Amino acid sequence: MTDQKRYAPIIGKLRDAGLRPTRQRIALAELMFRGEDRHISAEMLHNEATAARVSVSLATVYNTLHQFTQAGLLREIAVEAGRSYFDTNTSDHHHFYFENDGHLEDVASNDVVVSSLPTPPGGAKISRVDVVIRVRED
Amino acid sequence: MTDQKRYAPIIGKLRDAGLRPTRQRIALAELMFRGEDRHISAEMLHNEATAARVSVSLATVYNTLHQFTQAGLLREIAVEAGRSYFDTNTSDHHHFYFENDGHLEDVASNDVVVSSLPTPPGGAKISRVDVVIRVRED
DNA sequence: CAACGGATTAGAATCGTTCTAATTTTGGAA
DNA sequence: TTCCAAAATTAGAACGATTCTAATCCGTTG
Repeated sequence: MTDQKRYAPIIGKLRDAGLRPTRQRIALAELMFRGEDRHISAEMLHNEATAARVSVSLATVYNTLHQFTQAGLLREIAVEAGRSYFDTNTSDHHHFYFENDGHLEDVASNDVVVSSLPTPPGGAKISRVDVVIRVRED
Repeated sequence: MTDQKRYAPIIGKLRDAGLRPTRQRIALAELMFRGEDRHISAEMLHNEATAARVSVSLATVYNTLHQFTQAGLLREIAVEAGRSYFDTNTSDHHHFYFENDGHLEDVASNDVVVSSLPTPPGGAKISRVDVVIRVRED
């Protein structure tokens, strides 16, 4: 199988988003989207790339995470000030946040039900509803 | 009215938390808790103190916000990576987050109903559930 | 295959926050 | 009151995450 074909799905998504399928973006996409859904920080991804002998600068990791987020391939999650996480699962779902070690886990999508949402003030439009269940393990 | 009496309620709360009622803590508490509920960052509070001719260092503002949070007088909110907000309303409620300008507003407490919460994995205990309704004004 | 513009990069810069070590203030004991 | 130990404050340095800069590189299109 050629690389052309092997990476065809992600290359298509990049093109759709107006992003050139560069060596770095393809490698980072491979690392993030293979296997199951993940919650990853810039530093974590950069370390993984290094471990996989993919040479990418930290600046490019940041650029790529933001571009993928804008393209709808990732979703940014804010649970603690000072560090951003990116979720490879962009479908509508919520999170457990483990206060002890700061890691995130998905909540099975039907296990949280938000009934009755308020109307935003001043004619604002809801763009997303985030539910974070903060938990502690003792 | 003497200052003793004027500041009696906040002084009592500080003492309950094992915090000495210093000039700085009393002044910051005055600024934060007078008027209605607020969502304030360290920098905002420091600017307000300066504007009110209260001399407090930024380090003390940070210390005070964290101590008040631990004492249950404030609640920390994480909505955007890189900046912490502190909510003077510690009762159970949720927030609108205005993506345009980054400000927060309370949701009337009964306007969001989270029915059916999941059981956390691994015997973890829920410490809090945060709902953030992200909105955009166009 | 030339060349235009987008992408990557190292390193500097910036931002919010925390730390450090010295000084000041507080509250209680004598 | 005065004194002391502990707590609190402070300026400034340090820090970690992120963004910026401006030079170089590489993809795409013609």
